[in-house]
Amino acid sequence: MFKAAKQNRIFQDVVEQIQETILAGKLKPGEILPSERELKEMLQVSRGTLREALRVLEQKGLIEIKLGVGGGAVVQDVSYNQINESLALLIRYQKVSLRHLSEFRVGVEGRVSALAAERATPADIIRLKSLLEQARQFAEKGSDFQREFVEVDKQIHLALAEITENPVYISLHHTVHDNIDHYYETFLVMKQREIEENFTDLGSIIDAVEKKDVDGARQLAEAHVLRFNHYMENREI
Amino acid sequence: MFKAAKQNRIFQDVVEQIQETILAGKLKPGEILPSERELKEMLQVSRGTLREALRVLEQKGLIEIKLGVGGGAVVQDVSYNQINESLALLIRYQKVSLRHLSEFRVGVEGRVSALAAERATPADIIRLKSLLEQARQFAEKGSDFQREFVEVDKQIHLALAEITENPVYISLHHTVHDNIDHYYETFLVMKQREIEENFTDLGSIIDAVEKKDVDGARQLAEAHVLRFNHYMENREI
DNA sequence: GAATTGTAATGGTTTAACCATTCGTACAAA
DNA sequence: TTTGTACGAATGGTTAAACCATTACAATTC
Repeated sequence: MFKAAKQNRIFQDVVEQIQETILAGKLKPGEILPSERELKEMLQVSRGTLREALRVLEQKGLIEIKLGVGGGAVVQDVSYNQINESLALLIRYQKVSLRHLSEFRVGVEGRVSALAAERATPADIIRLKSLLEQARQFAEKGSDFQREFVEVDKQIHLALAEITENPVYISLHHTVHDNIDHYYETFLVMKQREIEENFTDLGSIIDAVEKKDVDGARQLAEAHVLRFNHYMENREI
Repeated sequence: MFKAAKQNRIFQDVVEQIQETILAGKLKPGEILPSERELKEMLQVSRGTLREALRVLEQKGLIEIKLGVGGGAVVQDVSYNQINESLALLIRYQKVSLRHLSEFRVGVEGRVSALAAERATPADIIRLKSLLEQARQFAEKGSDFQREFVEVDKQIHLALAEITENPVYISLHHTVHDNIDHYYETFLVMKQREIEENFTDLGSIIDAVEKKDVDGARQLAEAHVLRFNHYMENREI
């Protein structure tokens, strides 16, 4: 019901004041806070205390510090970066394994494709087909172009997420890939046949999206990611 | 390809050293770091710089500071808390709306229920049925016990997430609810009939899980959450 | 034995000074 | 006119020493 009542630390009050000012829109991304020496006067705290508050705000991703004349604390646009870092920590702490993350991705991509099938506009379909054409070209060039193929594959999944118009899915796409791509690049070596299978998958998914086949899109996407995961697992020692 | 090469700030080096020590398991949750005055000697930095580093580690959720004799920086177990805070920021920044989060929850609960249907053991089923019995009792007591009913509803969804044995889903359950419950409590007023509908939903889902009806569990769970969301939206002004 | 008091260790805060980086400007050189 | 250089000022980065507030624990008192 209640959160633990903690001791009031001055720097926390400073954090709150500046954070609220930013979130209220009184300070917009790109704008620069007053210098530390000015701020400490305004807030009536020592510079050390103020700097501790700035470290917290920096870690939260709300500001970034620039050095030199005209420098200072620049207000940032919040993004998925902080969530990524938190997730990366969970992985490093071995609370979450690659297998867990991959399994989660299966469900997400399935749902994203289903929503995309519901919502895709003709313009979306054109974009998807253009990306698919790029994928086809890399697939034909053989396994030397695996990296490029996987890159386009990723762009297609991002495009699908964008079609949902739900920022949670878009953020999640970046978060998952920021934390999973390293493994793909290290362990994933696809044979020509596997690349072609993947290309066929992508074509089927986009086909289902175009036909507004919601259930088909979901099932195909799930199978697609599942297959991708299996390539990985077979390579794992 | 490359990340922006930033200036080396001493406190960042300190953060890294301590973080690596923790992540490597050399410092376990509950253990206490040396005092600030000892640490500053060991690391050969000033106390101010060290404290800036501690603020960052604290914000990352890796340590918590305790006051007084025997106090100090206590190593924490990483949890979903930081991800929650990041998501809360995104919501406050209006990058993510309640509608987006609710829609996301539909997909997650659907997938969780499907996985649970695949994996539930007899013991899991017993636990689910016991929770369902609690829900039944609150449902029968009428809308005065809506709060209690919703609480059990939440526990059932958590139980399903735990059955998947995938920590991503378990964390996500907490993250979503930490950020969404406030709205439920503020806006959600259910009629007796709605509570009963919800109870029926839960029974059907658990039924499907018991029968290992993967697809049925998914569809029922999606519909269940969707209905829940509609109660909300109809109350929104 | 229980309550009170004292003490020492710990984090929290302040102050003042100096260093390092950066940007603009003035000025010299080509 | 353009280019390069030197310098000054403003900014964040770091250090040092001191003092305050909180806490655990031991000593003392009743």
